[in-house]
Amino acid sequence: MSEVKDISTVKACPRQFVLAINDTLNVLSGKWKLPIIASLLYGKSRFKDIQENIEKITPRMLSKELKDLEMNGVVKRTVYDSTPILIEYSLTKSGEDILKVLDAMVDWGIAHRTETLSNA
Amino acid sequence: MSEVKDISTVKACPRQFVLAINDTLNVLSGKWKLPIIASLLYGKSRFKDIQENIEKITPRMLSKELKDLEMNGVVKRTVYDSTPILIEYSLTKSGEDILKVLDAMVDWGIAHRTETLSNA
DNA sequence: AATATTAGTATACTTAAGTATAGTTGAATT
DNA sequence: AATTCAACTATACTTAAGTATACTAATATT
Repeated sequence: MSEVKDISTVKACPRQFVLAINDTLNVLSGKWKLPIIASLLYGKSRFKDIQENIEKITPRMLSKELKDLEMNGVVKRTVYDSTPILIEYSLTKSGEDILKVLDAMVDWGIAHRTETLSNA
Repeated sequence: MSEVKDISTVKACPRQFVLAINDTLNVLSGKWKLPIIASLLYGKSRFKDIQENIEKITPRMLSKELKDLEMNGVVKRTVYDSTPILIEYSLTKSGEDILKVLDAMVDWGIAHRTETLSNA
């Protein structure tokens, strides 16, 4: 059932992988990042739209998280120089690709619930 | 490039999926959960082993996180009634399966670094 | 001229997450 | 009998994450 893995296998998981996982977790963890990404998955939108979309988020948090996600290359902020000035947020390519990770999480989460219920 | 998705698609991502994702995030987020899972991926081990494996973790944190992971059905705690008493921690089936999620995270993280570097 | 709207910022505060350090229990070793 | 080891627990503390509430700047509307 459980076997001890070869030490070479252990060493075969290098820094690079650890960094990659941490990057991913960084983009997903916290109370608001997922709701924001989810909101943007369904199209570009403006500050006010997202805020209305996500009940209870304060403008401070939304602002902070959007900046964070922008810095991490997940969200793009576009300023339209129209009158009135218009600002749109959207996901970058990377931002959209994170759906694959979310899919894996959904799969695990559902399987896990099934698994733990069957052991209860 | 960006298209507005049909509202039916939005509604097609139900509570169940959201719960599943949250379950998964719960098991992965925080400073120590990943190191602990990683440590257990390479075989059963005892409190002291894990503690030595993960530099700088305090017994308080290790204890707390192990309890957490056990409650969430990711880690199993086995007491061997030998003298001296021996306690072993190991991953459950679900715990091992989380590797699939980690793989997806590695993939995204690496692709994301490539992506953002190419845009820099 | 007063009010509303968008896209936020500022300040003060509370709660949650993590750290530091010491102590406990029970058996084993010297 | 005193010391050591494993597997923790207890108490107090610091830092990070999130909340509450009010405010601002630029334009538009009534």
